Amino acid sequence: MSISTRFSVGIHILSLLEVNKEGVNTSEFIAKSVNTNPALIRKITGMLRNAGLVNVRPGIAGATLAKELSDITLLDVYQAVNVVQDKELFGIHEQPNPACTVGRNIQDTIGPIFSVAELALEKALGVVTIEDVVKDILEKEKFNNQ
Amino acid sequence: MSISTRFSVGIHILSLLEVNKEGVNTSEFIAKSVNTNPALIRKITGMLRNAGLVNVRPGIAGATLAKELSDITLLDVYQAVNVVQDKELFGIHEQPNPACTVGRNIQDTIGPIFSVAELALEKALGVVTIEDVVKDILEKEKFNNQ
DNA sequence: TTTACATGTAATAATATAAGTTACAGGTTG
DNA sequence: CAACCTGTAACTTATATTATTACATGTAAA
Repeated sequence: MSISTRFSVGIHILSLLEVNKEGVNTSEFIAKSVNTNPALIRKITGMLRNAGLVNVRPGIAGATLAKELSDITLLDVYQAVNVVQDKELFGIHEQPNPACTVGRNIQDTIGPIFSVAELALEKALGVVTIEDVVKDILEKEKFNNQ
Repeated sequence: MSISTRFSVGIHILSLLEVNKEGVNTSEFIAKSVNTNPALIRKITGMLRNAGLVNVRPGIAGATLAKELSDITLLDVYQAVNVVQDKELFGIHEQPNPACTVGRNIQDTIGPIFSVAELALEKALGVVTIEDVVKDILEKEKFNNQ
């Protein structure tokens, strides 16, 4: 199964806040860009707020970026939207047979291996910023308009 | 959400085939070690067979390894059990608004980024073999018996 | 202070996948 | 043919995601 689209939506939201920073980015406006409904946007925006990535408050229309674009990595977003609990990207079958050599050791053996792989993934996400994403979007846009 | 336990079960199966290579590894026997039911084991074993990792045939009791332990990486297992379709570890929201600068470019922008992260994950899985896993299991076992 | 409008959040339903289970067809061996 | 195993389909249960609706709460302007 794939990792939740909350992650890509979160990236979309942050990018939009920058690209449309002159406008008022209400959950309804963002929802139209993402093509989903406002309640889901508010939920994800709330997660981004809890992670300190955006400013958004009850009653006040629109969300804004809370950090510099270059200070927000995709890893920040990934962790903010709780796509994966820490150290739980890979599911490990529960309760293997303790009466079996493999059964009683497999979890302790593959756990650390999975952690290494997970960290490799996170590292790759950590070197890309929303600034990089926005630049690429604007570059593609320029190319399309030629 | 986590990646399916089919992956960890696949690793368990292959490790067990080595550790219990003197015995006959029927789906029922393996199921007891994994602590699940034989039908699921046969399903996963079938996937490992399709990937050329084990020998198993209708009517003949027991599965055996089809390759050297050191020639089977966790990436081979990962791909064999189809935990993730190629290039689809990360879900990307469908149909963002083409009338929006972000909406019409976001997919093409984050797709390649996600691929890089996915490859980093796969690379980490590719450097660990079932031989490494089995050695670690046996080492832990020795330590526990001291 | 009342009205208009936005966010926060709960509740629900629809959908998808995983995992457990049962059943049985088909292959193999003695 | 009998016993046993694998392959596989069908069904159930459990869980997570996503979409949707509804409404309480907060803010600001008239």
